[in-house]
Amino acid sequence: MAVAPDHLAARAPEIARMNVKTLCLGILQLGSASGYEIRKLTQDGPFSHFVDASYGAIYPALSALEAERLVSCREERRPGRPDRRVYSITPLGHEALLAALAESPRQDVIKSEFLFALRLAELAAPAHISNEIDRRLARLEDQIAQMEEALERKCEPTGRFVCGYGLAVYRAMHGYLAENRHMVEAVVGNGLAARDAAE
Amino acid sequence: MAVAPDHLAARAPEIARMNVKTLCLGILQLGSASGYEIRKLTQDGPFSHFVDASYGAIYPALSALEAERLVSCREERRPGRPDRRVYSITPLGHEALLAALAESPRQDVIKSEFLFALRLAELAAPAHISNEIDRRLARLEDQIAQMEEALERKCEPTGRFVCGYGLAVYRAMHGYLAENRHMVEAVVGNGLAARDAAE
DNA sequence: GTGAACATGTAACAAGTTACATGATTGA
DNA sequence: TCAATCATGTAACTTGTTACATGTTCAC
Repeated sequence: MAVAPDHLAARAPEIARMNVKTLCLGILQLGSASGYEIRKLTQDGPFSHFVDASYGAIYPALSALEAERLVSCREERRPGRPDRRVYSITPLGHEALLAALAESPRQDVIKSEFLFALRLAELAAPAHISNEIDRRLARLEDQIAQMEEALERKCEPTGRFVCGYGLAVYRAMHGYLAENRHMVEAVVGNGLAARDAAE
Repeated sequence: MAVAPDHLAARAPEIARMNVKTLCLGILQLGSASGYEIRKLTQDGPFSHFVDASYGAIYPALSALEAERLVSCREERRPGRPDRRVYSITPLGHEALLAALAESPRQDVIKSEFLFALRLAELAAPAHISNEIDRRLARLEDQIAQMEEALERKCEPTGRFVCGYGLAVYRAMHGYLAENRHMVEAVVGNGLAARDAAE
């Protein structure tokens, strides 16, 4: 097996898999940010509908990326506000991101405890399911409003595209849920009743 | 703090969190199954759009559930086929499932490397993004066809409900992607071009 | 006879969560 | 003064993944 010369090895930085590190790299590619900001972008912001990361994952990821020279960090000391560490992607980080993006994306991961609970709605207490559906609809309305707002501000085409995608999906969920909730609400408690009757 | 008497402790089995164990319990509640079948249901079947579990998670989970008496197992020896272990939920398992379902569902987890890649489409090689979009559309068409088929067979209302939900979401994704793909395809490579020009 | 589907399992490892620990500033 | 928001970080723990290991039967 041939060993790459040093100058080539330098051009091929460690390939980051599609994990929190790659996620940070991708967000930093769009602009410098602190760990706190990255978390907010993935939690409530225009990335929240397709990524997921907690502080406990983001901060160590940023430290590791800095150690690998894929990002650089400047300490910002602002009077009247807590200090913060603002990270920027480096040319090496850019290369690593390109390498990660060149791989075919894996299947989406979706885990919905909510749908799982609805599938087993027969086992639920009467008020529980309706309550949860109400909460979910309210939450979807919030998310839809946020997305619409973000869409008005954004001008980069890919940013608009992914927001539009999220909006389309959220609207479909909301519409279906509002129109068909009676299907699950009609059977709530049946499973319990059957068991109680059998006793 | 009061300690529950033994007969009450027996009625309150270990509360399974919303993880692979609870997932197995929920599926077994709908009918006995082997580990292999559970995996197929969550991979391609009518659960695939809201749960996620691999063999390496399912088999240990079933063993643990059996040790806790939340499921029972019967070994099936069928001539002309590999043996298999068919699990059934026990009354104790039923209680544990109820306890797990009584908790409020957490937020859905969604991770889409695909959307992440589209958000950064400017960095992609020209053919790459269009290829991936084509593949995704084809996959969505498969999933839509499967859901439609499942919907025709199913008669339990909650089963129909969750399939219908998946269908609504998949159709929204397909529609949006087909109509708006030009937004990302228009900018593919811009990021690279800019960088190359700067060199 | 070869690849796909059926079928179960283990172990080393990777990854991320949760809870903890800390502290500043702003606005009610 | 109290809650919320800004801000960073650690460590023990839980969880699940990946790859390995094995063997059968069916259809082409």
